[in-house]
Amino acid sequence: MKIATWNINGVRARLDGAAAWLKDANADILCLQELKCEDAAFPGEAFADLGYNVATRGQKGFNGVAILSKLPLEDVSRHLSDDDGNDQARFIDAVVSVAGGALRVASLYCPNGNPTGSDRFDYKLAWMERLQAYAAAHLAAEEAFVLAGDFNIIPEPEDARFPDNWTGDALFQPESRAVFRRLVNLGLTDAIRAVEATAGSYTFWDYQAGAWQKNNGIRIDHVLLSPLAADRLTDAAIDKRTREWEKPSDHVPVVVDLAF
DNA sequence: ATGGCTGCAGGATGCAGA
Repeated sequence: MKIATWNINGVRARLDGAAAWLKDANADILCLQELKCEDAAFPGEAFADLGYNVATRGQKGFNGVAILSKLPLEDVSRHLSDDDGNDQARFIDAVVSVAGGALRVASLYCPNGNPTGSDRFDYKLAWMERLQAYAAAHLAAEEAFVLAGDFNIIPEPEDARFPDNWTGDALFQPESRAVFRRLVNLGLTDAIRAVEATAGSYTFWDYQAGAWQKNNGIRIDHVLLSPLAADRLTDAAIDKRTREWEKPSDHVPVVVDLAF
């Protein structure tokens, strides 16, 4: 089973590219972030025509997450724990049936948090704490699950081409790195780090200042696996090809293969 | 380069992104 995550930076602006990528990659499940549209404006029919079931949590103008799946999506939830229902559209999860049981898949768009020291930064850390509680609860239930998305955190210096450029940024603050570390240390597996030497492996290159041409990238899109999911991990890769496409997203897909 | 693009809302520029 091939599961991918992709911050597409506007699903309507990127529809052709998303469809082309799905046909080529033949992903079973694709978690999308930064839809930048309300649910009613989500181009669901285009994905249905490609054979995907669709679950979305949209928001006008920015944020927005979705799960596309060839398998039926069950038990869809659009809110993190303690979410009052009026929160930003950054979380959706669902369950699919797999051989021997069920697999929960969450599509996450963690807050950016800039500028450091602002309310936005506090919100970022608080949101990550809620995500940690979510992960802990599902670990306690011994579920097989996948946290896939744009975490907006550079975990280690090797996850940036020029780490010194990011020392003042919310994505690379000690507090941001620490909350990510605590999440992983609950017992999750960073799929990319598990299968390759991650130095030089990036998932985001800014549109500005020729960042792509200079390979001035960062690794901020991650797939974290619970132990029962990690047991099934056979491959993980970053698909840099899309960054060369016409009108690309500034993020590229991350893909994992699980032997279900 | 002190954010140098990009998408979106709205109908000009401002906001958000990372």
